[in-house]
Amino acid sequence: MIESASSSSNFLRDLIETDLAAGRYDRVVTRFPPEPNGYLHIGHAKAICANFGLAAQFGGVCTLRMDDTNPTKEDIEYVESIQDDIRWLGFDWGEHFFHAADYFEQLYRYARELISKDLAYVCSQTNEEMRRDRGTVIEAGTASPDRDRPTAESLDLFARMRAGEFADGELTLRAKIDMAASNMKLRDPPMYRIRHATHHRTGDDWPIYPIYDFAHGLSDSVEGITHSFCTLEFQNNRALYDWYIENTSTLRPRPYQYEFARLVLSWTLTSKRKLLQLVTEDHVQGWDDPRMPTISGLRRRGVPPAAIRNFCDRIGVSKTNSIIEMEVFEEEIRAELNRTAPRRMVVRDPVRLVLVDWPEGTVDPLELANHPSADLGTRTVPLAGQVFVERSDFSDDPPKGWKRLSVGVEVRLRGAYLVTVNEVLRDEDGRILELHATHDHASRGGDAPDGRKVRGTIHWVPTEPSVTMNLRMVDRLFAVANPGEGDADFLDELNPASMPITEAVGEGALRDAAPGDAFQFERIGYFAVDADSTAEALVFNRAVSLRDTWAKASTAPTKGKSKARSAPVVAAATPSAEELAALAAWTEVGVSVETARMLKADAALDTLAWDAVLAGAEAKDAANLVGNELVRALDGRGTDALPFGGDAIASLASLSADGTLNQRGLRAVLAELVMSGGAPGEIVERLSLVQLSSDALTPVITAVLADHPEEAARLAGGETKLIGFLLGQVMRRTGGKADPKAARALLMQSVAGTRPSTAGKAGP
RNA sequence: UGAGGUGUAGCUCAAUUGGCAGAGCACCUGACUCUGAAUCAGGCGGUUCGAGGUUCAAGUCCUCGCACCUCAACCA
Repeated sequence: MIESASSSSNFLRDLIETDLAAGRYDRVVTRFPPEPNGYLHIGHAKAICANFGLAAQFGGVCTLRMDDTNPTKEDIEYVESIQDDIRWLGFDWGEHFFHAADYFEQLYRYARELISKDLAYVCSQTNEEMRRDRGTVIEAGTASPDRDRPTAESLDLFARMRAGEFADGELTLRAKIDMAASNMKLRDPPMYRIRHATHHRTGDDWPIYPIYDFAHGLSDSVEGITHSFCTLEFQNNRALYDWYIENTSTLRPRPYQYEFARLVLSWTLTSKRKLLQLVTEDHVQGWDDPRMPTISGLRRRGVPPAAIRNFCDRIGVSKTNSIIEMEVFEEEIRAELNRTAPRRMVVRDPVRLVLVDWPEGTVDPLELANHPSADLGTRTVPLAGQVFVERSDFSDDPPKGWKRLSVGVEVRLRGAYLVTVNEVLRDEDGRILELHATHDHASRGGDAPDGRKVRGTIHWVPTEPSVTMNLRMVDRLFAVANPGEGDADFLDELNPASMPITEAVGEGALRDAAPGDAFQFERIGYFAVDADSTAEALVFNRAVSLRDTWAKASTAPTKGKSKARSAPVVAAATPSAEELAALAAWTEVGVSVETARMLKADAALDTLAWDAVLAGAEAKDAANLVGNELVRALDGRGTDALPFGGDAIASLASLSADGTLNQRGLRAVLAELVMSGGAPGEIVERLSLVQLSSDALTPVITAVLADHPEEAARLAGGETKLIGFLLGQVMRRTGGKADPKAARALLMQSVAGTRPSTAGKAGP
């Protein structure tokens, strides 16, 4: 099992840590639950890395479960490809390979349990009726006429459904929850439907099949899952997940579902439906076409599994819907291949270069390193006076900064000799036929004995021995950054040149390359041997190009900063004269409109604040305390039965006004008040919240200043923002009890005393 | 129009729970180089979605807005 570096942020990891620390679980069990109805793609890789990776990190297990509850879409072909892909990615489920179908009996029992508890019923509505009665997002649904069917009758009907007595669609089993729920998922969702279909695993044993929401959480429970991670679109389904688990006799501790954002990669698609369409309509050559974002496609293209894992680790896991730039993935592929891929030389558009002064009939067996840094050995590239070089590596009229061949310019043939072109042979159209060059025979290996510098190095291939090959220049499948966006048909956005094929000639060592082997073709890119390649007909797929800053510089698109920030400046709704009048009671005594509004919105709060004023508090203090701090302390709790009254608020206000309490102390008291009532004065005593005065603060400030001399100096130098940092340190050290105003004054005073310019004056 | 989510640098994410707004990638510059690659160093880049409020101090707390995503399959 491979553990990823786990450097990026991942809130799921934090979540597990918290659960483990709190003792909610004594081990971690996650699961990866694909539906076997398609091939895994790069988006799944994120989920695989999250589930398997996290389990491994915490010493737990991750199960692999085929979520096969819909026999009409699923197939054994997919089950096998899914396993292959996960294994190839580097993960191992051990003996924990399961199928939701393995739990059909158990799920059936849970369903009966729900019917027995009158929490489910057999419904005879048609598909259309059910849809119509579900209501809309703003209107409640209406109950099925079968909603109150007696338990015994539902039990009987359900048994007969299972026995195969009804036709497809005739009946369903529905959970009895709430037809008026604002969460549409809760409006009596179906649990079982009748499907007389052959299941890839259970054959014809079952004429009824459970639906995702019912099956999923309960399957998690059966497997002892602790953390069930899924994508954001299931957030509304969580209520159902919880409902089924809470209302059945499932294992405890129970699993909980958490959602994260699925991976969206620019320039590609990860919709199963659309990928399937690409395959079935022959827009690509299959699920493992090297242009496909499927795991098998990436594998065929030559992307190493480590690159995918590192990529998933780098992008992290969050709940923000986001689009990852394809460049990030490509960069991760380069990083991995750069480290591991042996180097070879291949020429795509060859021009013969003849060394006219090469000693007749001699062959130099040059040894070239397979990798610039890693120790991957060497291979022999024989040189006999004639080589192929790239046509594009020669220029008659070199631009500024040119580092390649040109008449009279000395250039290095990589790992071989320094050469200078003297003569260019052309046909009548001016096309170059051959380059004639001389070489420095003393520069064998690539360095001149006199140490002269040569700017350019180009790759080459001996004319003999060499091999010809086809290079599939795999590029982006789509021509636009966000295919299928808006009304666009994604098929219209396919890149017509997504995989041009070029012939090339390569060094002889390439003949023995086996399918899957990946190389860096120097100065060109990373290529892997295709699955269909043979020694007679070599085929390479480009896994990724090399970065090319030269090409970038020459085509330099004048890129303007598109500061297209659509910022609709919406002014805060100005209160009407009418509203202002209603608020006047508060605003007249100096309370802000916002706070006044807040109080007016809740009669209990308004009364409480006025009671506090009646009990002697300053109106503004009472309003702020209730309108801001109390609301915060309430944290969504109702204001109906507060265990304290206006007198408590008044007393709190005075405690704050007279300097007994600082803001933090005030909040602590308020929290206590909300929980269990009581008298503020007594709470302050009990929790010892009295803030620290100047005398008690002096030593603390001295210590803080001593511990942070650099920050102190910067503050002395005029960086006033450091006061926040240093004051924060003081607060931390005093457990939040320092009087911030006093502390601030003392801090400024001390710093001023250490200021170099005033040091003389400050002396005793 | 209901419910559930999400808004921090061009992109992806942090920010010790109220205390100096940072990192990686991208981009630019320089160094180095037998791959115009890699590597190394530096730099640019901020209305923390907006407007208010509370506080000594707000990305963080409160209020009101805005934008985007998901949900009305007997799919998952």
